[in-house]
Amino acid sequence: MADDIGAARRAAPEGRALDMAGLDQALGFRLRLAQQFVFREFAAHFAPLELSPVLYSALLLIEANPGCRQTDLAAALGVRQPNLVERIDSLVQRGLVSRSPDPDDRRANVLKLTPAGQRFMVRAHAVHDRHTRQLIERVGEENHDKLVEILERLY
Amino acid sequence: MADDIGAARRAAPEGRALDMAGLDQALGFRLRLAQQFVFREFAAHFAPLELSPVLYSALLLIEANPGCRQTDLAAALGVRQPNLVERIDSLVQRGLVSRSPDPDDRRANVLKLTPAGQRFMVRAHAVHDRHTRQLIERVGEENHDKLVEILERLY
DNA sequence: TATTGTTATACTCTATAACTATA
DNA sequence: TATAGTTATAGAGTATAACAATA
Repeated sequence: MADDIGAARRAAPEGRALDMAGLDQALGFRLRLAQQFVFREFAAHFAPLELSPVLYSALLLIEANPGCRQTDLAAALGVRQPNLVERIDSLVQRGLVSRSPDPDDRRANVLKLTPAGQRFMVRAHAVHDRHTRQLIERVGEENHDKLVEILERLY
Repeated sequence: MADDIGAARRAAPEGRALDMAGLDQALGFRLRLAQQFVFREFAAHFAPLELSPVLYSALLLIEANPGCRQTDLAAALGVRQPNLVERIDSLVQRGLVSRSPDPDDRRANVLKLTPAGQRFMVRAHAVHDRHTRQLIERVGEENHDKLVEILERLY
C-alpha cells in the first residue's frame, strides 16, 4: 500500500494542483487566460502572413475605410496614436498600404490599401475565417455569439 | 445650409467614426478591449495597495496554499517560472510573503504569507470584492456568470 | 538525467511627454 | 490655441536559453 502511494506520487511529478481559491471564477483572471489562448491561436494561424492581431485589424479597417486618417484608425482600434506609427510604417514598407498627405488638411495622412495590399487581404480574410471557425468549434456557436455580445456590453 | 454643415463639422472635430467592417464582432478584438477595460478598473481599485492582477492572484493562491512551490504557483497562474521570480521578490521585500527552502527538497522554495501578509489580504479581499461588484453591476449578474463560464470553456 | 529556482535577454504592447507642421 | 503625426522613452507582460544546486 505504501509502495502504491509512492508510485502514484512518482507517476505524477508534473506538480501538484493548487487550491484555486475562487480565482478561476474571477472575470479578470479568465479574461487574461482566454486572451492568451486566442492570441496564441491567432499567431499560429497568421504566422505565414506575419500579421499580429492589431496589424490585421488595421488592414481590415483601411480596406473598409480607404482614405482614413491615422487618428481615427487608432481610436477605432483602441490603440494610442504613437503606438500606431511604426506599425503603419511596417505595412507601408511591405507594400501593403500607401500613406500620402491629405490635400484638404496637410497635417493628416490618407491611408489606403495598395493593389498588393488588396490581394494580400484575400488571403488574410481566408485565414481569419479559419481562425474564427476553430474558435466557434471550441465553444459552440451560441456561446461564441453570446460571448461577443456580453464582451461588447462590458466595454 | 452650407454654413450649418460647416458648423456641424467644427462642432464634431473629435474624429470620424470608421466602418468597423465586422471587426467589432471578432472575438479576439472584443477580448482585447474587454481585458484592457477590466485591467484598468482593477488598477484603479488596487492602486492604493500597489497590486497588479498577477501579484494579487499570487497572494491569493499562497494564502490558500501555504507552503506551495514557485513551479506550481506559476503553472496555476498561467505564468512562466522566470517571470514569477522578480514578482515574488517584490512580495518578499514588502514583507508580505516568506520564501524559505523546502527541507524535503532543497531545490524548492516554500511560500507562505507572513502575519503582515495575512493582514494585508483582508484589505485586498475587500478591494477585490468592490471591483467584482462593479463589474457585475456593469453587465448584470447573469451575464457576468455566463461570461466566466464560457471563458472557462474557451481555455 | 531531470527538476527548481535563477539570471540574462529580447520582444511585444502600452503609456506619456515633447516636438513639427499645419490648421 | 488646437490638432495630426512623429519621436523618444519607460514600463509592464511574456518568451526562451542557460546556469547552479539538488534530486
